[in-house]
Amino acid sequence: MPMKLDIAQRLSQYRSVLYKLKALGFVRVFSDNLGDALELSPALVRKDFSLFHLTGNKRVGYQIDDLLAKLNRLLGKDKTQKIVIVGCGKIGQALMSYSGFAREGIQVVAGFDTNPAVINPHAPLPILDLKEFGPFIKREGIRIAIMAVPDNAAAQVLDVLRGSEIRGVLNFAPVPLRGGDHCIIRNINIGLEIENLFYHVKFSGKLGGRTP
Amino acid sequence: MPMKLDIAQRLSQYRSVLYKLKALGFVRVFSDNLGDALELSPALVRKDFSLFHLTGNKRVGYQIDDLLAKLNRLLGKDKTQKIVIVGCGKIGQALMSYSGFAREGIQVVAGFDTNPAVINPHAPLPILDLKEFGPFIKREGIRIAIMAVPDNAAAQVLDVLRGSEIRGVLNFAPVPLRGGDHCIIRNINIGLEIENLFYHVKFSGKLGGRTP
DNA sequence: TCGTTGTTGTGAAATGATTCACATATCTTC
DNA sequence: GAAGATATGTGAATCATTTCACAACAACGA
Ligand SMILES: NC(=O)c1ccc[n+]([C@@H]2O[C@H](COP(=O)([O-])OP(=O)(O)OC[C@H]3O[C@@H](n4cnc5c(N)ncnc54)[C@H](O)[C@@H]3O)[C@@H](O)[C@H]2O)c1
Ligand SMILES: NC(=O)c1ccc[n+]([C@@H]2O[C@H](COP(=O)([O-])OP(=O)(O)OC[C@H]3O[C@@H](n4cnc5c(N)ncnc54)[C@H](O)[C@@H]3O)[C@@H](O)[C@H]2O)c1
Repeated sequence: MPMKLDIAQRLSQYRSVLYKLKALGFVRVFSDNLGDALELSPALVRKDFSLFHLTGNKRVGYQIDDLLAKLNRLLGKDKTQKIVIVGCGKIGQALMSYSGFAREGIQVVAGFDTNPAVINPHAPLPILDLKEFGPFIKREGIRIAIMAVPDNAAAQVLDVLRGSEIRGVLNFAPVPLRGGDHCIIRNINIGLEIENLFYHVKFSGKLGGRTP
Repeated sequence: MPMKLDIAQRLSQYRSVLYKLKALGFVRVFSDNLGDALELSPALVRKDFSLFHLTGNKRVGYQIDDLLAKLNRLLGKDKTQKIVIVGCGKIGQALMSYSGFAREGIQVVAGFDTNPAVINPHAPLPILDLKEFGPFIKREGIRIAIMAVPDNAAAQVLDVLRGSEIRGVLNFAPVPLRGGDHCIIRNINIGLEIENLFYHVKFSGKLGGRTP
């Protein structure tokens, strides 16, 4: 049960599958190929594409290169996506040194922390004092931040982010935060995912028996 | 935009909010309280509850203790949830030492790896050779594993897990894996989440302009 | 050239999720 | 102990998403 994705997530998946097919030497692809690869109906693939004016040709399918170019533009993958990481502890540092981001066109520009023992502005990948957050973000034109601070600091740090030009936050603290009008928050809650796995394993497939 | 949750995830959230309310001294709660806290309509809260026979009383709402007892049972939180971690690198070790799990009633019982430099069966939290996986899982009655191995090992390691009593896997490798009949897989793909944030920030709120 | 085949693009239909709305039950007050 | 106020529980209505189904069209083979 591969967890229902929304349309934006599906676009990313199409992109990822298309790269694999391309690496395999494919030049064109049909909606069923993509459907098979992602366990979606071909009709949904076509509907998604049509919503974003990603067109193919009847009988001949979609040109992979063309589709990728359009998807990359749509997803902002045509330029490097710059982010910062706030909270450079265990998770934060793992992310700062994660090589997988580069492959995805994501560049971690800096880390931020309040602990002087961690701050190191002259490292190749600098860790700066959170005090410098606002001006830095503005100067560098950053819009997205990852937040990996302790649970009890999360709300307060979020206020700092919301007071800056940041428009999207990926939050690792297991506390439900609210972004307000102009700041989107996405929460990663690993404990909750595990809880959820237990639940789904318990009711393998079918929903809890209803008693009328 | 707090990312649409499914019903199982909402149950976890109700639970979490109920604990907070209880800590604040509340004894009863109304569907609107929960709705407000989680940005859901009160009607949805009641529908969810009714689907699982979580009942309250008209005019008087729901008894928090009662609700929590039932939710805990439903979510398997009435006993410790044991898991193992396969792949004890940066992410794996961060998770192994994460204190937040204990607070959620989740216990990491062991780690598994193939690198002899990492294996350490006598540590307080042992890291075992992956070869011992099947028997260990069976002996300990584990059903859920976190997988944090390199991308190119993921498929192969998943085969090991699928050949065991494991029924649910939380996968950190950014490769779409398929669990088959009796093994549920949930993927955490941080790069994809970031990509997604960029997308949503780009189209703040409204969907891409359709041209008829 | 012309039929045959196979795939897109998209309205219409089906399914699924959420909200509405209200009958029904419980508390509170007089 | 009746009247009023308030919340639940749920069938019906609404809204969103997905699938169906097919006309339109491009490629291919004869
Ligand atoms: N470690 C895990 O495996 C794990 C798993 C799931 C969730 N989480 C969550 O991720 C978050 C971070 O976890 P961690 O294990 O990396 O914690 P950590 O304690 O290792 O690191 C937290 C970092 O944040 C910094 N910090 C503290 N207050 C700050 C502030 N006000 N502003 C900026 N930085 C501040 C600290 O100096 C530290 O460097 C926590 O909310 C935790 O619950 C962690
Ligand atoms: N580090 C991050 O911040 C980060 C972020 C997002 C996703 N990920 C993903 O998480 C996964 C793990 O990342 P990491 O940074 O912890 O990697 P890592 O290289 O630090 O750790 C991987 C561990 O897996 C072990 N391993 C290798 N092959 C194995 C096998 N066949 N069986 C069992 N164990 C094996 C290695 O010995 C190592 O200990 C990767 O797929 C990565 O793409 C990591």
